[in-house]
Amino acid sequence: MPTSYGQFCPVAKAMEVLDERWTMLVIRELMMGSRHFNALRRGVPKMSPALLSKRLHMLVRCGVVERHRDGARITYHLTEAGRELEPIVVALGRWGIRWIDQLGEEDLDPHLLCWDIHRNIDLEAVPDGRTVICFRFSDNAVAASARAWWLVISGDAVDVCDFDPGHDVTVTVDTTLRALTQVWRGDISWPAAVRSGLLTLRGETYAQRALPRWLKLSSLAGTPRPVRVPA
Amino acid sequence: MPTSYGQFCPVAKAMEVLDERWTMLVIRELMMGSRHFNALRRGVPKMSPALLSKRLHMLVRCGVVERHRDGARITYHLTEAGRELEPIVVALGRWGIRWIDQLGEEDLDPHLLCWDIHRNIDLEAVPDGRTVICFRFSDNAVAASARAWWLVISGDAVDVCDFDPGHDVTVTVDTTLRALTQVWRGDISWPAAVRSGLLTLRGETYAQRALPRWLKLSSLAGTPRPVRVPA
DNA sequence: CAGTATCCAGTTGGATACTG
DNA sequence: CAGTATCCAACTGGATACTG
Repeated sequence: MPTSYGQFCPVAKAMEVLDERWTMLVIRELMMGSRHFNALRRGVPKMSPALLSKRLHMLVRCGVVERHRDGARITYHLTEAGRELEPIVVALGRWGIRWIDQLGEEDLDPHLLCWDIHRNIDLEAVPDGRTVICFRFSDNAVAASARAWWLVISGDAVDVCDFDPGHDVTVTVDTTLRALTQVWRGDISWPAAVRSGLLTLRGETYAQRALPRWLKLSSLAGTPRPVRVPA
Repeated sequence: MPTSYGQFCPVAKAMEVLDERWTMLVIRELMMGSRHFNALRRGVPKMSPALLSKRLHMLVRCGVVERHRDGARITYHLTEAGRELEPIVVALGRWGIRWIDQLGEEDLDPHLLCWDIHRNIDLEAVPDGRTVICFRFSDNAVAASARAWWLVISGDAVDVCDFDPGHDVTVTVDTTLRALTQVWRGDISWPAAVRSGLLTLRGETYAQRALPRWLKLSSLAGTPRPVRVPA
């Protein structure tokens, strides 16, 4: 159990449960619908499995998460208390996107970005048959093996690959990891990124036009940003 | 600067700033109106001054707090970004009071409780002249020196004393630290506490009747609690 | 798949004392 | 008043390997 603040204040009691490192991100993943240990890991890849396990158990003890055995598999769910954290997590995200707008190099992660993008493809908008989108990152900082990613969309399935799956590519996006991350977050609009050359498209003309409608961006991308009064 | 989660997710970026131990409580105190270092300390007495100083500087670097020199004195204020955390802090408090209803012995603190109560006296409701309220805690766990507290209300000033200020006492509340804390938090209603004998009043009859209107309770006391379905 | 086990380096933060 | 300085014990959490 986390260390007490020695205060009866409800904010303090809440933060005892919620302010340990990683905890809020685990809750976020549960809200995104991850149910299994390794599914959760994908959302917090930099967290060690031992620590994830520890946090899950803590959250169970604190009444935020329930652990069930579903046949051989083990599943995690938010309790009612956990579900009531949703508006708080959303508000934290909104606050974060409004006020923490400087991303460091260490915040950029091609794997996480492609995973997020793949979860938010608008399947209604993508044509039938197979569509392959390829992202190419020109950043030197990105490991050579993580410079190209493929999204393979067919029917209602979307797969992410960090290797060439061998299919014809419908459209290729040449960009930097930072630029695509900023577009995903809504820090830069898609047209602005294309106009300024941060993002270049190649491939089928119809696909170049339709691509912005296939990718739905982060649910927080539309958050209004603070109006900065020039000094 | 706090350690990065290595994620561009806005929730992660927000939590980098906010999830360090004590941070949210410092922000809460700033929202309550504390402006000076030692005023802040009163709200987080179990935090060492070194750590409070460190957190304040971190919050300044992260754009949540501004530090001003006001003549000889130094003041801290929330920035616009900091003020936008208010709904989050309130929501955390609401969540905390709904779901973390078990208070440990270590959460009870007579000093903090009397300080909170003194900040929330309804001066309009208290008669003119001097009114003295005495709280007496019968708990063995409470240090002998912290078993009796006096609130001295005169005009628009309220003073808290942990020693007998020597005035005639208008009304005395005999209770336990836990019971008064629960009443303050709204876990138990005042009438219920009196009825069950958790709280006994002595002194002027008018004052016994009026006391619940003099003390305003925590702003979260009215939070609706989850309906627990009996198992 | 769903974790545990172990180890250890590094950090955190509590206690205490001190300063301009 | 508004902090710094110092010390150190304890804990945290990262890395890695392993298990039923």
